[in-house]
Amino acid sequence: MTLEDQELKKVGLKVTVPRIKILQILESCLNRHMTAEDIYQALRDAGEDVGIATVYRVLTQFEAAGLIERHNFDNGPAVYEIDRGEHHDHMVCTETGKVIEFHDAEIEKLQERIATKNGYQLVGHNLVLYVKPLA
Amino acid sequence: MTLEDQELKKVGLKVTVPRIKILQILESCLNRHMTAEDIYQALRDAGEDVGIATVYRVLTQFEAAGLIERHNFDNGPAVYEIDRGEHHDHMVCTETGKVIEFHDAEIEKLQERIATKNGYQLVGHNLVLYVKPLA
DNA sequence: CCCACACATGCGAATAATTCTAATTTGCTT
DNA sequence: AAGCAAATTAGAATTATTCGCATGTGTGGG
Repeated sequence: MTLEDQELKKVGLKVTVPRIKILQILESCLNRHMTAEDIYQALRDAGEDVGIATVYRVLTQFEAAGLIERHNFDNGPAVYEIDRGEHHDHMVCTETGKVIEFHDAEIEKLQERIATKNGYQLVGHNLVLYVKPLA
Repeated sequence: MTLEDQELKKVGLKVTVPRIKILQILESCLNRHMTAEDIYQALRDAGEDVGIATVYRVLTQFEAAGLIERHNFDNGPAVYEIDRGEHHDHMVCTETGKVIEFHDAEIEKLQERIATKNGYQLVGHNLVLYVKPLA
């Protein structure tokens, strides 16, 4: 009964090889913000025989369970990362593709205020800054 | 020599029927935030014989020329709108799908500051608030 | 500890959005 | 009006993701 097994049980998902392996890959953090394809390749490199459809299905379930977050940067494929409970937004370098995480309480507060001012309740947001190195 | 003709000339694009029609549809503003498919249908409804590939190509050129903006809400298809020079962000109602535009100078300023603090220059951003009606 | 059965998986086909190809047509310069 | 580069077309190709279905497998109840 590993830690991954427990995490899966906790959210009501059966403990299966694909789920354990995918969770391990995401936790190993080699590369935060992996695409479904990245994960599929990592599985194949590790000698696991998992179909790409299963990768997508499992990622969707993990997201629904709150274990991971899915992000869509620009128009590329979706990327996934472990949800450590610390909310943050992203900055993407247009030259190197590097992704930097940041959090700004002020911006969060302003978003709430804007929603309220318009008669709505904020349920989520998506903020990505596109940047390039200075000079 | 219509207004659309002049706009196209100004950005260095040949004046062709598809380009004029697409620009007119976007300007007519029936529905801001149209998808490529919406525009394609509007053209067909108007009896114009324009291919979907041309719609995509023209939209890409218009975006490069700064005539329009492209946005990606969540994981749906891209939407396009005329760029009237007034920058704004979007709020999408998760229940009705309604899109509300807003602008907040404070948030814009904070974004610049965050990029700078990390050694980058802000070149663009994508901010979408997902909201639902208050109770 | 075993069994049934609901749930998972893998494969390949299907879909959706978008881009490419290659042959034809069209706008603009002279 | 003629010529050439640029634009258009339909359809094929790509990319990202989901679906259908036959087969395989964890897990709770006995």
